[in-house]
Formats: sequence, C-alpha cells, structure tokens
Amino acid sequence: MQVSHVAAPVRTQIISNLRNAILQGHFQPGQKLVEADLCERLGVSRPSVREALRQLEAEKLVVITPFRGPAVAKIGWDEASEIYEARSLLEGHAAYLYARRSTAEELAGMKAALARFREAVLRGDVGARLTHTSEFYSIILENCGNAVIREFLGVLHARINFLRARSMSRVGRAKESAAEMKRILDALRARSPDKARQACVDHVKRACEAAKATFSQPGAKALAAAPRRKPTRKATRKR
Amino acid sequence: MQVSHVAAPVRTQIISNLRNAILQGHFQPGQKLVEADLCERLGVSRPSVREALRQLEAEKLVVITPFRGPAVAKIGWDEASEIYEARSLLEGHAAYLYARRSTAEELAGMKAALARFREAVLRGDVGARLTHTSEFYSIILENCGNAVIREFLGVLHARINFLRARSMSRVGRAKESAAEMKRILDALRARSPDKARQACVDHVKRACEAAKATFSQPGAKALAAAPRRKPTRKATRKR
DNA sequence: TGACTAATATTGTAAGACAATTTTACAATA
DNA sequence: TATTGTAAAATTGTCTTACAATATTAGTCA
Repeated sequence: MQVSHVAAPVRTQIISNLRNAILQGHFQPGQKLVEADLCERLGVSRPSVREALRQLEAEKLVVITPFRGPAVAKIGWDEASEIYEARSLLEGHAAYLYARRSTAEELAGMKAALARFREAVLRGDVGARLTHTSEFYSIILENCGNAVIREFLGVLHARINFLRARSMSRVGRAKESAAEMKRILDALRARSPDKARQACVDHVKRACEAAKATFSQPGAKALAAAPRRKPTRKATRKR
Repeated sequence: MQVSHVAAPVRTQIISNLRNAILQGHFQPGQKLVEADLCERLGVSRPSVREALRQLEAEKLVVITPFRGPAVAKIGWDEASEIYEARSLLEGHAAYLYARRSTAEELAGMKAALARFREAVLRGDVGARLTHTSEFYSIILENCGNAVIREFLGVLHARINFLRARSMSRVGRAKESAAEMKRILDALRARSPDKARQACVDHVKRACEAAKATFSQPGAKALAAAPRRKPTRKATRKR
C-alpha cells in the first residue's frame, strides 16, 4: 500500500496560508497581491503561487483582473446581503436535515461548544467567539447529510468572515448570538426540523442585521473605502 | 487589428474549451486528462493548462489526485441526489424572488423559450431541449436579484448536465418537463412567489426522479463505469 | 502464476525569459 | 499651477526548459 502522508503538496500549503491570512485579516480587502512578493514571502515559485491564486479566485476570496493582477476580494453591503440571504436558506435547510439525524454525542458537543462560546463572550475573546461558533455550526454541517450544501456554506462563511468578526466583537451581539444558538440547540434536541430551520433562519437574520449596522459605523470606513480608481480619464490609449 | 476588448487571456479560452468539452460529453466521466495531451491539443503551455485545470477543479468538473493528475469528475447517484436537493432549494428560492420582479418582456421571453422547447421535443432534438430549458431558466436566474444564488445554480447545473441530457432524451420526460415549466410560468405571471417556488421545487423533484431512473438503466453503464485505461501511446519521442 | 524489480510516463515544482499591459515618473505645454 | 502627453519601470500573461517525486507499466525470476 501507499504509505502516503507525503503531506500536502506545496500548492495546498500556499492556498491554506493565503486563505488564512485573508480570513484573519492580515491582508486588507482590496489590497493588491503581487505575485513576486508572495513568491518571496512564501519561498515558492511563481507557477505555484498562480495556481493557488486561481483556486482562491474560484472561492471568491481573491479577484484577478487581467494585467492588473490579483487582489483580496472587497465586498460591499449589497453583495454581503445576497450572501446572507443564501446563507439563511442553506443553513436553515442544513438544520432541517440535521434535526432528524443528530446523535446524543453530537448534541453534547454542540452544548460544549456553546458553553465555550459563552465563556469567550465573558472573557472578551473575539477570536475564540468565532472559533466556537464555527465548532457549533460545523457539527450541524458535517452531519446534515448533504456535502454540497456544507461546502457552499463553507465558502459563504469565508466570504463574510470579516463581517462576522466585526459584529461578533460587540458584546451585545455576542450575547444575543448565544441565545439564538441555544434556540437552535433546543430545536435539535426536540428533533423538530421545522423549528430548527426557523431558529437558524432567525439567527442568520439577526447576524445579517448586526453586520449591516457595522457598514455605516466608524471603523468600517477602512473597509468600505478605496473606491477610487482613475478619476475621469478613461480610454485614450488605443495607439 | 487590435479590436480593443482583447480581454481573452489564453487561460480563459482554455477553461471555456475544456468546460464545454466536458459538458458536451466529449470526455467521459472518470477519463484522465493528461496535461501534455491537453497542451498539444490546445496548443498552449503546461502552466496555462494547469491554471485552467485548477479553476475547473474548483468548479468540481475536474478532480485532481496528487501525482495521478486530473480527471473528469465522476458522479454517483448519492452525490447527484445531494445536488438535486440543493438545486431544489436554491432554484425554488430564485423563483420566489423573481415572482415579484418579473417584467412583461421577460415573461414573453420565457414563453418564447418554452415554445422553442416544445418544438424541440417534437423535433426530437435533444441538444435544443437543453438549450431552451437553459434559456427559460436563465431569465429567472439573471433577474432574481441574487447573484450568489445564480452562480451556485450555474455550478450545480454544470455538474449534473449529463444527467439532464440523459433524462431529457426521453420524450416522456421532456413532455412532462414542458408542462412543469408551464406551471412555473403561470405562477410567475400570477406574481405568486409561493406558487412559483412550489412549481420549481416540483419540477426539480420530477427531474431528480427521472435522473435517478437513468442510473439503473442500460446505457448508464458507460457513464458509471469507465475504469478502462486508454492504451493510447502518443508520447514516445524526443528525449 | 505470482511476486519483485527496473523502466517509463506523468505530475509537482522551480527558474528563466520575453511580450503585453498597466502604472508611475517626468517633462512639456498652456 | 494644473494638465497633458510620453518615456521608464513594474507587473502580469505565457512559454520553455529542467528535474525531482511519484505512479504506472513492463519485465524478470521463482
């Protein structure tokens, strides 16, 4: 047999590195990603970097404009709104499906994740809040029985990650969030698909509203700004 | 003559070519895609081909196994079933959204597409059936107001394209399909979001059942199987 | 026949090169 | 000064070549 464990190909690591860097906000939305820079920073060749960037482009985390190169995807409220809508639909359905399939162990795991989340709220640890929210949700997604939906949601979560971080950093929203998660868990315990869906939809709706609020608040400017392209002069170069 | 809009990077064309070739069944599911072959056939370099393959991998049309290379994605019934489930959810919601936004022109366009579809059914033109079904649906998707949902559905349609072609090739299913599309159109004309959603969900459900039938029928074997290695021997020169 | 080893094919990754294009810097002009 | 046009620099798109790592095939031997 194949001993495997050859570890991930370089390209895979590049993808992980860049994705994490983007999700953790080490790159600002809209920031240009110069290929040569990435090569040097990661110590890999340009073809490898380019292949990785294609993949991230497909995930919508990176936008590549011909001859202008790749940049971290920038998201406006209109697009974020669409994402929340799709998320609501898919996440609600995942919970609907999962309500009939949950096991005691899994529910215990969700309870534990929720407890850790509450703890993080009290502790004021924003990063941990996101981590434990993800733990909570991933139990639903991993076991809902539909990998297609799970993967779509993974992509959507990544795209609005920075919004989640922003709204989750407010204690009020975090506490609300905990209550909503509790309702989801209760519906799952009751094995009620419809209630689980509704609880999820409600949760996403609240999260959406919280995220929307951050779009018109101080501190959001850095993310929303930078719409400046060329002032007025456009095509004049046909030479 | 530089016609401005050069905007056609080689890679983009490679992606289109390969995607079309896969969707039109020029490559069998499971078939290996040897990079050197593709380079020669398309007259491009290996890095370009590899970048294109990454993108198609992200769309799930191609599966790349480390050190074994890319192959056309093969889909089993379990996975297809998940896709139909997600499609039902998203397509239903798209119709729900669109019911409130439709214009007279668009509805006329859908009517025309449906007429062309019926014609294709009578004519026995399987290719045209798919084309016009897509026309019909794309009007809904393009105007439903949610690009995220639209793009997801585009990916899902591509993944089960061959199933649609298979089930659509049966006159019985095609006629049924026309009736279901008519119901969708009627619901849209009535501007009834809930009815539109239901009509779409029903349509997808029937399509799913029809597709399932083809999985256990003669003729399906060629698609499910394909463990055959191509004894092709093309590379044997220059060293 | 079956297992083991060598030969071959293919992929993963790197490095270098060059044309196409954008971006920036700078000079010229009103 | 502000604006416009041009040249230089930077960056991307693509190709070529190269080689190590791995998988696949062929061949050998018992």
